[in-house]
Amino acid sequence: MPELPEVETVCLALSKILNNSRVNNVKITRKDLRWNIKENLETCLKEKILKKPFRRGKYILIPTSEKHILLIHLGMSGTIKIISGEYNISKHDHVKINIETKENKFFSLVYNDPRRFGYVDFFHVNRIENHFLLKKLGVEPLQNDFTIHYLQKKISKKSKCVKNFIMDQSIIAGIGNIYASEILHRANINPLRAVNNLNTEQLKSIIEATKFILKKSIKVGGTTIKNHMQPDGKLGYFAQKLQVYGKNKHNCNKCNNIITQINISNRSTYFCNNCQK
DNA sequence: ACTTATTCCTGCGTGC
DNA sequence: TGCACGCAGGAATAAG
Repeated sequence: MPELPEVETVCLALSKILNNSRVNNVKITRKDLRWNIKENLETCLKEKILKKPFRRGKYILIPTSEKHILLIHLGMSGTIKIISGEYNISKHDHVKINIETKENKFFSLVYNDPRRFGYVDFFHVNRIENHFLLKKLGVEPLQNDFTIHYLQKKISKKSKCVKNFIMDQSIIAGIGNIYASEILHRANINPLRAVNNLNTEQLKSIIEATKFILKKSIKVGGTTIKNHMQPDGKLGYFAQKLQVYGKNKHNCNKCNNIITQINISNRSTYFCNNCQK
């Protein structure tokens, strides 16, 4: 369930050690993730210099000084461990990258993904705009171009419900099932509402709530429910701050009404039908 | 050109 | 104790 805050957390941790670190070797122990990892990843990455990573939606992008990009998607259950010292490959470890920092410290980056919905790719930077996973991505919700005008433009011919709308990666990049429920609760909007029926004030409140919730979660290292952990092994602590996700039959913290759980497009959805209209 | 359903996968909780 | 089953959901792809 890594969504934007979890991916950002991993990215921040990686950026501390990936600052002109050199790849000594790469070992793929299992290549059949969501798609097969390219056969030549091991040789392509070897001896490359990895620069500071950045995030796009739910993707981690690690540039090399040779103008390539190492792309990592965590899927549903992916984690990246940063290991210093000896490490024995354990179950569901699929890729291990041994690096040496410019301070001559040695680390292993270990990609682990039990359900194998994630992906690891490597391509030239000039393909970044046209990469099949990146080209359709919508706005970054924490950047300034996530505006009311942007949303109104995207809504024009959409009739779907607001929850599916904000989870659509081609509209807003990075929101998944957990944060969708949390955002709409903060914005006081019922997740079933048709998005083309929302007024300007409501759209504004979605933007405010999105930025607020995502930033707040990043501050505490994301949400750990099952798999997410920070690369140093710490958990994410936003689970303790969730207001509605997984809280069916609990009381709403705003109005004390009982939180409802419903299914929207086969995804569990939680909301308060008293304060979310 | 849309929207909706299906598909991939493993771990965990539940019921018999 | 063990087995069958349902559920969790990111997102491309197939089907409608």
